[in-house]
Amino acid sequence: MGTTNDDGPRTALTRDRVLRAALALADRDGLAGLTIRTLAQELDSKPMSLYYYVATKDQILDGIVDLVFAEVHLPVVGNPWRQEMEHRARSMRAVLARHRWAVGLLESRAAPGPATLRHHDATLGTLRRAGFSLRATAHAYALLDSYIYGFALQEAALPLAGVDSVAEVAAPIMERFADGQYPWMVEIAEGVVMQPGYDFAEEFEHGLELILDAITPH
Amino acid sequence: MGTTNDDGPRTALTRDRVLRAALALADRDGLAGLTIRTLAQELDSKPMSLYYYVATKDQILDGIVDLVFAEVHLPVVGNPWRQEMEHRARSMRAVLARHRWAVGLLESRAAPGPATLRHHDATLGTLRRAGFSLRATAHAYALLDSYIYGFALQEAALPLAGVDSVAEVAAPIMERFADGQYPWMVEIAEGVVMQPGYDFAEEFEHGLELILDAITPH
DNA sequence: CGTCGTTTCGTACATTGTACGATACGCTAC
DNA sequence: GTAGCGTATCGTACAATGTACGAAACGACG
Repeated sequence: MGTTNDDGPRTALTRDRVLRAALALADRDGLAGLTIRTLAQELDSKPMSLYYYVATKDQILDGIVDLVFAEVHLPVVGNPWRQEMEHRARSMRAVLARHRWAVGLLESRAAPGPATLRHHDATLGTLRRAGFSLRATAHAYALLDSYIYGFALQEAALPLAGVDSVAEVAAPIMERFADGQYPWMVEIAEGVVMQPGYDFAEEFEHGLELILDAITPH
Repeated sequence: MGTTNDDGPRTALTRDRVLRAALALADRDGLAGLTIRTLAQELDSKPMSLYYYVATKDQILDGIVDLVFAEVHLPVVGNPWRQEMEHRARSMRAVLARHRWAVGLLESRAAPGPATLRHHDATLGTLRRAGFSLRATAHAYALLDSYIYGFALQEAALPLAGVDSVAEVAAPIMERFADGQYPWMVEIAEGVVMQPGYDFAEEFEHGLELILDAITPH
């Protein structure tokens, strides 16, 4: 598992293969682990060989961000907006939970790929077709995406690498607050976060429903 | 302006001075520009000298994140919750707009500083004192922070370096969609984003009001 | 003046992205 | 075959980064 690759006749290199390997590597080792050299190793190749398919590492980042967007449910323009927005939101959260490194990159890429553009277009179209005014669409989109991205950001920050409950992580931290310095944090930690069965991911649904209920076509 | 520093008797180095210089440097050159070497230059010192006050660069990041949190309005436990949450949200957004590099780091630091802890504690306390149940507090907090962070994330991604209107940036991008590939994006761009006077930052207020209206102590 | 704790720094190394140019490969034209 | 050429691969090298290690400079007190 630790070593790199077996032998076997190397499949021909491809821009697509490079990007998919980069995606897998980022998932496994994080963004910092995504290195031209290790990526080349993973592909049973050499660093400079990748540059035949990709001009710069930034293009690799652009590429894997678009791959991530491609995984998100594409809303169907014409379908009931509430159902589609719910589906899209859940899907996006799941995808971003799968690719924890992606949240910080999603919106920061200057060169959005086709899947990214398709996604935005379909989402906007769904709202418009459902009767949302132009401004209402802009408001709804900003609100929804802010919530989704922000939630994913917090979720990605949780240090939950193969941990059963949040309590395992929170407990040692909370011990340092045993003096009464941060009473409210302790209260919430003990009363909610560290309760058996608590799952931060479920918070997502609560907020999503609240937001969707508050949104109207105007 | 391009050169580094004038002469003058160098002020004594301090952990605090190092952190403040790091903060300023990150604001000026971005996270990537925050380098031990340039930071040392900025302080009229040498790279390895900084390591007397700071064990690792990660500690610098921890430090400036806490400085950022210190800039955010600290809610007053006991005050009306809605007013305090509004104030905190606006303040946080402004701070994160000032320090665009910070959004991705805020929640990802494993070692939260005192200002960070105080901030979370005061926010939770304000909700609790206003009658929010434990679970309602957790829900409200997750919802609000998700929205704020997500909004800041999108805002930070906007390539608005000294640009008057979003239109200046959006126009050239939209031209590439002149074919009918992404009709809904074009529609929104032309009908909203590129309208004179449009300011994405104002979207923040809309969403914030919606969310605060939807929140209840339960 | 000597001694010792505090503070500063010079040198060096491993790791990163990638520029540049050489090589290897697979085909077509003679 | 073999000469040539476009496609694909790679070896070497360089600049920039964080920081380990140990030496030096400094300052106060005996």
